[in-house]
Amino acid sequence: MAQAGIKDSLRERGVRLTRQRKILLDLIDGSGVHLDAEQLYQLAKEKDPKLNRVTVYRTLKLLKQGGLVDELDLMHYGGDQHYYETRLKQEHAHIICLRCGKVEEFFGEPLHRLRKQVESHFGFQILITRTEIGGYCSHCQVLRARELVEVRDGDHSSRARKS
Amino acid sequence: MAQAGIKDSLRERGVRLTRQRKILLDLIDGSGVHLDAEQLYQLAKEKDPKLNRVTVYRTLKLLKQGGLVDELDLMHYGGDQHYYETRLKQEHAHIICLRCGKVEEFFGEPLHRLRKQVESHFGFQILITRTEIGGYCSHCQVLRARELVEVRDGDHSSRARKS
DNA sequence: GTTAGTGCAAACCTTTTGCAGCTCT
DNA sequence: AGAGCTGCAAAAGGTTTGCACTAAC
Repeated sequence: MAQAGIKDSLRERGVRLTRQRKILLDLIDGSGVHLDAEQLYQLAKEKDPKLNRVTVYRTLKLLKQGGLVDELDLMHYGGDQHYYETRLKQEHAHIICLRCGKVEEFFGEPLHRLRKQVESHFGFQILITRTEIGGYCSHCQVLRARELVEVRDGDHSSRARKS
Repeated sequence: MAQAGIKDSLRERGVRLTRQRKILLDLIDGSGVHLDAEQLYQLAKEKDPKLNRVTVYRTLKLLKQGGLVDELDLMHYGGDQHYYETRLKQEHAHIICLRCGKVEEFFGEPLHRLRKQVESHFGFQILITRTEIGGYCSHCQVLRARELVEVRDGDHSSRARKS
């Protein structure tokens, strides 16, 4: 079940909790991962085959506008779609490996500092923040280096090792 | 004219400096603002009416992959397109007013700290970072507050003030 | 019973691709 | 000369909209 938080928040505003919305809410904050609209649609269809893709988009828009979910790009790894996560946790940055797609989350004081400095320096009222960092995770750095060598030497290096 | 930097960098890699690319490069790092593909296309067409939108996209992709320009979303203010800027300056965050669309840039040590902590904490090799902050600028906070009052009271308040 | 919400089809916007012809180097 | 680049047309991907029907409150 979804945390009461989001549902209550919607109810308070007079938003109707339809069967479709309940399914989607449970998926969004039930799954630990970052889902995009299409994945959400596919999962929701398993629970209600009639549920339409458009309803997914409309629900996401509703939640986004209500400040209940955050929209991520994850550096467009995998396409130009958006990914979603509930706004339960503390502010955090997303670290995306551009080779394997793994996403890490970083919580820490640099983010608080940044927020405070922007508020005080510009007199800015912050509503949303998004920090995304793309690169290679510790595992992929090694593999990436190997790939570059193979490209430089053509296909020879991999064959050479066999002989 | 565009800074020699980008053109040289392309030449070194054996990329051809065509008439179209020169026009686009000059626009991208000539204008101080963040342009999207369509704006870039419109400006480029003034200099060469035959230049095609597709060439704009292909050039942007080339520059992006070469690490010469960075792609921004600016919190999707104004649509789902991307905005571009040359990677000349130091790393910085973009602060977008969601009411008037003004974009500010923030340079400061929280960003360096964040970078260092992510590198050391995850052993991550950072290639790109993007920090976007959305909210209301000091000017729009006031106007926004006024708008909310008007919505709450219906159209009355604005008329009431006249009497 | 009302009014908000849904499904369906169709449109929309941004970006990519296939291919024939052109142009930098 | 020849690979690389462009323009054109067409398609693709992701998301939104109009409208009649349905269901939550």
